[in-house]
Amino acid sequence: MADLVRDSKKAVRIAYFMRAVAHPIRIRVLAILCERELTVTEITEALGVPQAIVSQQLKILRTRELVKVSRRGLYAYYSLARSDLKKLVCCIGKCGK
Amino acid sequence: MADLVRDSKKAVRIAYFMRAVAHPIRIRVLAILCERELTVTEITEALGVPQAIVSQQLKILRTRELVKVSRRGLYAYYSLARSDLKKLVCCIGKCGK
DNA sequence: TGAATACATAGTGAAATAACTATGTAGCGC
DNA sequence: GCGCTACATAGTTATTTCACTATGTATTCA
Repeated sequence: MADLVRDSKKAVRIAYFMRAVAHPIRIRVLAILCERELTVTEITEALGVPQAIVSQQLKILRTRELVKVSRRGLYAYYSLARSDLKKLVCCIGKCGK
Repeated sequence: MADLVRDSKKAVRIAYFMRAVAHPIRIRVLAILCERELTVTEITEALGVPQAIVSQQLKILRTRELVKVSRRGLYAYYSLARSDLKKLVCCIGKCGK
């Protein structure tokens, strides 16, 4: 908290990380993955968003290492890649007025 | 958390709010304001960033109602406008690896 | 009133991020 | 091999966000 003020490198890192979260679809993906591991199709249906868009957003989350994939057979199972994400999503959720 | 999944309007609101936070300078401003009310000059010196940039970022934070100003004499005193911001900044800070 | 201090805004161009459509690939069952 | 399902990627255009420079406004004090 105080170190964030002094350490501009850390601020850059965190801002980059936060930008991955600060998107309507990506937040919802993270929120649903807080509950359990899901396939792309399951996520797509839960959110009611075109599959290509979901895959696109998942790629961003993957690239920034917020989620990870496990490919088994025909399916790609997505889950959170960081344990601190649950707390963060929970905290962010409370900011919705 | 679970409602974030269903409620896409809420996700949009929160994402918009989070985008205001997800910026290196703005995060640092919020972090420093967690401690106390400060003038623009004090913030500028603490961060080591040009004053115009700081004012610019403060305007964004003001517009989105994350901070508020109190003008007294020659000075503009900035402080957090929401009580939940402290917790959020604290939580975010922990995500810095 | 005029100069100095503190802060705000305008204007500009570059770069990042957006949504959307179309198409590609990989594994499985027949 | 063929077709189906599940998922990934490419390509395009629009919008947002960025940093930066220059300039403007308001208050105080001599």
